[in-house]
Amino acid sequence: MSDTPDKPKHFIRQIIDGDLESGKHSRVGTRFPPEPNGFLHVGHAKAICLNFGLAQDYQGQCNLRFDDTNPAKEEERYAKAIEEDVHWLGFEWNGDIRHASDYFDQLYVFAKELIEKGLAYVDELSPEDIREYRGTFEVPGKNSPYRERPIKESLELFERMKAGEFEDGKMCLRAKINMASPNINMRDPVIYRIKHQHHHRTGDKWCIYPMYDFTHCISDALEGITHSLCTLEFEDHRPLYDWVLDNISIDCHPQQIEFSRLNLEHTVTSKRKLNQLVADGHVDGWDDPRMPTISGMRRRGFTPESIRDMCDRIGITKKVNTTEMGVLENCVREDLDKNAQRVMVVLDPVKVVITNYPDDKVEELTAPNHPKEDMGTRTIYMSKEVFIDRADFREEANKKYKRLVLGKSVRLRNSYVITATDVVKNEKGDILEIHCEYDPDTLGKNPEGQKPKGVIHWVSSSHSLPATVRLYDRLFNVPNPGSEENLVSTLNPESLKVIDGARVEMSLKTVAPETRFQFEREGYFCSDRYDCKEGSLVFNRTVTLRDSWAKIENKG
RNA sequence: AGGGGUGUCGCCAAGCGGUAAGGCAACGGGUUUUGAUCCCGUCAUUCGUAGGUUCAAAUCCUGCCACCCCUGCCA
Repeated sequence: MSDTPDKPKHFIRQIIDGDLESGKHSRVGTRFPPEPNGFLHVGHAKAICLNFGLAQDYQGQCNLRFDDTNPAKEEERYAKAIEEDVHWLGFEWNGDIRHASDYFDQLYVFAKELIEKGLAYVDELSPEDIREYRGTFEVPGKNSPYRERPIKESLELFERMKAGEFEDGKMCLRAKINMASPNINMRDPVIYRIKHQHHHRTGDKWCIYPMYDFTHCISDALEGITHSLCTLEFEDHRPLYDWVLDNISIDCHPQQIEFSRLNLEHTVTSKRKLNQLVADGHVDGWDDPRMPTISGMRRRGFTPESIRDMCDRIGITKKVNTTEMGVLENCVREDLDKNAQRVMVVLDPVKVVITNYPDDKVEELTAPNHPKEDMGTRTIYMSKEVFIDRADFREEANKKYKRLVLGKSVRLRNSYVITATDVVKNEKGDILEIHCEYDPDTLGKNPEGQKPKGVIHWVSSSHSLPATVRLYDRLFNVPNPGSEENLVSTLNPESLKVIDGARVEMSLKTVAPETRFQFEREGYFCSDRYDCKEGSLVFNRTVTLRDSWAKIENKG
C-alpha cells in the first residue's frame, strides 16, 4: 500500500500494515524525538528517514519533539541546528514543534495520580543507597524503607519537592513496581528528580524534572503517536513504557518498536565522542566537513537525496550492523554524477607552453556542462600557456599510462590534441614547464591516422583563477574507531589536505556558496557555504571519482 | 550468573514449509574527448551449529554455540 510491490517491506511496515488491516489503527502517527544536547549525525538520519518516511508513505503525521527533560545538558542552539538539519534533509514536521517540556504540567498531574493509586512514592534514599538497594543482575533488589510510606505523605513531599524545599538528590519520586524484577528497569525506577536548574524553555518554573521513561511514553500518548520507534537499547524499557501508560488515566497507548541503529565504518556516532572531537579541537566544530554530523556532511557536499538514498538501501532490522562507507559514497556519486555540472580545475598545476600557438591568441571554446544530461554549455578559454596537473605528465611511461608523455600526444579535454616536445627543469630537476605543440585541426575531431589514448583536464594560465581546495579523507583510520580504547590515536592525520594553489576555470568566478560540481577526472566538490566568495574561492571535496587507475597502478 | 535481543555471500538485506531476491564491494569484458558514467557477464547446492518433524525446512521443534544490550536521580 505504500510501496511498489517488488520492494520488500521491512518488519515495521509489516506491523503497520497489520495494524491498519486489523483496524487497530486508521492512521499512522510517528515522531522524531531528539534531545537537544548535540548535533544530529548520520545515525539520526536513519531515524529521521524512518519516522518521517513512514508518515509520508502512509499519509500520516510525524512530529518533531524535543526531549528536553534534562536542563543540565540541553541548549537552545542545539535545538535550532536540529530543526535546520531536519528541514535540510527534506522533511516537514506536523504542526508546531513539540517539546516534552510542553507537558510538564500534565506529567506532574499524572505523577500525582500514580502516587494516589499507591503506585509511586517519594524516596529519601541517597543516590548511592538507591544504587545499593537496586541489587545486581543476579541478586534481587530490596525495598526502600520509604516504599510503604502513606500516600498522603508522598503527596505532600512531592508537592514540597516541586515547591523547592529540598536540595538536589535529597528526594525523588519512584514508581512502585517490583524490586525483585529480573528487568532492572522495573525495580522501582526513579521518575522525578530534583534539579535546581534553569531550563531553556520553562525558565525557573520547575526544580523537579521528569525522567525519560516516565516522560517519553506519556508524550507519545498525548500526541496520539501510533508507533513509537526507537533503537534497540530501549527494548528493556518497553515494559516500563507500557506499565506507565497502563496505570494512568490516558486513552492512548502507542506501541514501542525497536530497530537497530546505524553504524558507519570509519566514523563514530556517539554524541559524547563527537563532542570530544569538537571540544578537544581535533576538528573545526560540529559542522566540520569531516564530521558525520548532518551539518558536517552538508558542508562536505553530500546531498539530502544521497543520505536518504543510503538510509533506504541499508534497510531496517533488529540486527546489529555496520555499513561500509562504500554504500554512502556510491549514493552521492550516483546522485552527483547525474546532477552536478562538470568543470575543469587543476589541483597541482604545472605550466604547459604550446610553442606553435600564437602568442596573444585567446580562443573561446564551448564545453558541455554534462556529458549526458541536458545542462547547457559554458565558455572555456584556450591560450598559449595552460596548466595541467603534475600527475598527468611523465617523461617516460609504459603503455598503461594514458596521459601526457614526452614525445607522445594527449587530448586536452574539450580542446586540442597536444604533443609534448620538451621539458624545462631547474637545477634540482623539478619540472618548470612542459613544451608542447598542438594540432589545430583536432577541435572536435581526431587527428589523421591515430586517436590519442588519453584525455586530460587543463585551464588557461591567463584565463583561470586561483582557489583553495580542501581535500577531505576519512577521519579515522580504523573501521570501528568507536570500539577503540584511545579514539584520538586512530585519527587519520591526513583527513584534511589544504591546496592553496589550485587553478579553476573562469566560469567559477562568481560561484554561489554550496554549489556542487564534478571537477572532471578528480571528484565531486562543493563550494564552501561559509568561506567561498568571489575573489576567494574555496571548495570542499565531497568524494573522489571511482578510480580504477589507482588499482592498476597499485598492482604494478 | 539474571533479564532482553540477534545469528542468510566481504558489508547491508529479502525470504514467513515447496526447494536462496536485490543493493554495495569484488572480479572479468565492451563503449567512451572524464582511467568517470553506461552496458554485459561472474560472484551462497547453502542459510551459526547438532539433532528431530515432514514427501519437502533458511523457514516448524529441541539442544548447543557466538555476538549485542541492561545494575544514571542520562536519553
